[in-house]
Order: sequence, then structure tokens, then C-alpha cells
Amino acid sequence: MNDRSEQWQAAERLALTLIEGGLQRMSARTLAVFLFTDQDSVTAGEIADQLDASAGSVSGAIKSLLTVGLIERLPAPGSRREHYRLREDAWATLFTSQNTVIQAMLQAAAAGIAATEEGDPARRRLTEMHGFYEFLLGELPALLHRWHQQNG
Amino acid sequence: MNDRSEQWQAAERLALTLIEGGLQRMSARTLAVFLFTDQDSVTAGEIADQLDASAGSVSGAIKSLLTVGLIERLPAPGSRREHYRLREDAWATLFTSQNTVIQAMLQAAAAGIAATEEGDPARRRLTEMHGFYEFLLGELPALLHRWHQQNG
DNA sequence: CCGACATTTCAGAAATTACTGAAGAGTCGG
DNA sequence: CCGACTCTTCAGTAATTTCTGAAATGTCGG
Repeated sequence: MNDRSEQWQAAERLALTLIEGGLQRMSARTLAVFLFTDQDSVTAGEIADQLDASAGSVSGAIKSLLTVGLIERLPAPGSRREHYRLREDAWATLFTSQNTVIQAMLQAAAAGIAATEEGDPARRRLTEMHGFYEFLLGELPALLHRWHQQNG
Repeated sequence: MNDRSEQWQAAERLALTLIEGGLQRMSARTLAVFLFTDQDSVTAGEIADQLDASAGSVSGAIKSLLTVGLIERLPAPGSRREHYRLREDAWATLFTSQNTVIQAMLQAAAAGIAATEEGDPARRRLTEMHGFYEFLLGELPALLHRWHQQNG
């Protein structure tokens, strides 16, 4: 028990959960490798081996994980291969990326309000929607601040 | 300006944003109709007309919106057709549905921790992940409570 | 500079997801 | 009860997304 293959299974299950959460399939599986590896950093080739996936798809996954800030490229450790690892604040970052969605919702609601007339029931609904996402956008920074304090 | 076709465009743009946020295409477009209609309630047929989609796909979308609690079926208004409308707390509900994802993350992390040994770097990473989602799960109810207070 | 190796890019293939259309089930008015 | 109308279900199809494989690019050691 508690051997590597059990960890691998747990990693694949976690990847499925990440997919539920909105990540793309290959990005999720790649992120799971970053979580479950017993090394400090991994290379694209190692990930491809572990996942039995093509170098191409791993390259794409790494690119997108870098873009959203979940992983980081390590200062070249003398090798020809690039090394990557999970960033310290990866989870807060993943959660924060929701803010983008919230802002888009806010703007969409505002656009809808602008397109409706006073007294149209649609305007009332869109105003409620706008109010909620405005509230959220205001609360999330404080929430993350509390996390960083509590977490040290 | 501010005519119906402009509203329709705004509705389709909002649908795209909802898709970004994780809804399925048809559910998102249907929800947009519920937001932008100038009626108090709409029927499946009206939605199908508005979206130029088949009755089947609208039926599926309504079913899923009902399931997650974003819309409600109205007490039969004497007509043969079913009437639906956006629920009052739809946006809070949509946001709350994230909690399910958070709990799944928490469990996935716990499973990973159980599968790793003391001293494995993977265990440290998984413990951090677990801590973050535990924090989130604790904060969200309070956040929604603040919303309901402020909102009345 | 050159050779070897790792990564990236991208067009095409595979797999998944979403929609349609038609048949069936349910329901209301008459 | 019957007929008309609406909604639901589901198999097939269409569209989209995702992955692969090979060629191109980049980089390091020598």
C-alpha cells in the first residue's frame, strides 16, 4: 500500500476533478503530475512518459498552465531540458482566475442594462445580476487577503 | 436604438460569457432568454422560437437549469403550456454550485495525502492544496450570508 | 559552428460533445 | 374518452474540441 501506482491512481482521479472545475483534460492531467511527483521539478519529457501522451500535447498543456500562472519555469539547472514546478500560490491563483469570469459577467450585465428601457422587466433582472457580481468582485480580494494572512 | 434586436445581441453575448463560466451552450442561451425577455415567464416553445433551436434541445436545457435551481416552473396558469421563469436567487445559486467543485477538490486532495508517505514532497503539496480548499469552503457560506443581508 | 537532443508548432485524425428530428408520452378542453 | 397540442426522449448526425505525429525550431556542449 501507499506505493507509486496507488499515487498514480489518486493523481488521475484528481485530474478528473480538475476537469470538473473547468480545466482542459491534458492541462488537468499535467497539473496532477506536478502535484504528485516526488521530485522537486519535472521536465516535459518526464510528464509525457508518465501520462503516456505525445510531446505535443504536453507542450500545449505546459504552455497553458504557465499562462494562467499555476506552474513556473525554473532557472536552468545546467541541463538542456527545461524544468518546471508547481508555483507556491497555485491554488489561490486558480481561484483568482474566476475573477476574470466575474468581471465578464459584470460587463455583460451592464451591456444588457444599457440595451433595455426603464420599466422593462429584463432591466430589473439584469440589475440584480449586476448587483450580485459587483458584490462578489468586491469580496474576493478581501477573502484572498485573509487566506494569505492565515497561511503566512 | 435600445430596440429588441439590440437586446437580442446583448443576450447572445451574455450567453457566451455564461459558457465561459462553465455552462453548456444551450443552457447558457436559454438562460439568456430568461434574463432578457420582457415577459414575466416564458414557455419552451417561445424559447425555441427565440433561439431558432429544436424543441428537443430546449427541453434538455430547461431540465438542466431546473436541476441546478436557476429557473422554476410556475404553477399552471390555466394554459396547456408550462411556464418558467428565472428564480429570485439565481445568481447566488449559480455561484454556490461551485461549492460542489470545491468539496470534490478537497476530497481529491485528501485521497492524495492518504496515498503518500510522510516526507514525500507530494504530500506537502497536497496538504497545501487541502488547506486552501478547506479555507474556501469555510468562507463561502459567510460570504453568501453577507450578500443576503445586504441584498435584503 | 556543428551535431545531438529537447521542445514547439501545426495540419490532420480521433474522440467527445451537442443538436436535430421524429416518435412517443402526457395533458387539457371539449 | 377523443383529438389537438405541447413537451420529452433518444438514436443518429453534425460540429467542435482535443490529441497525435512529424517537421521545424531552438539550444547547449563540444
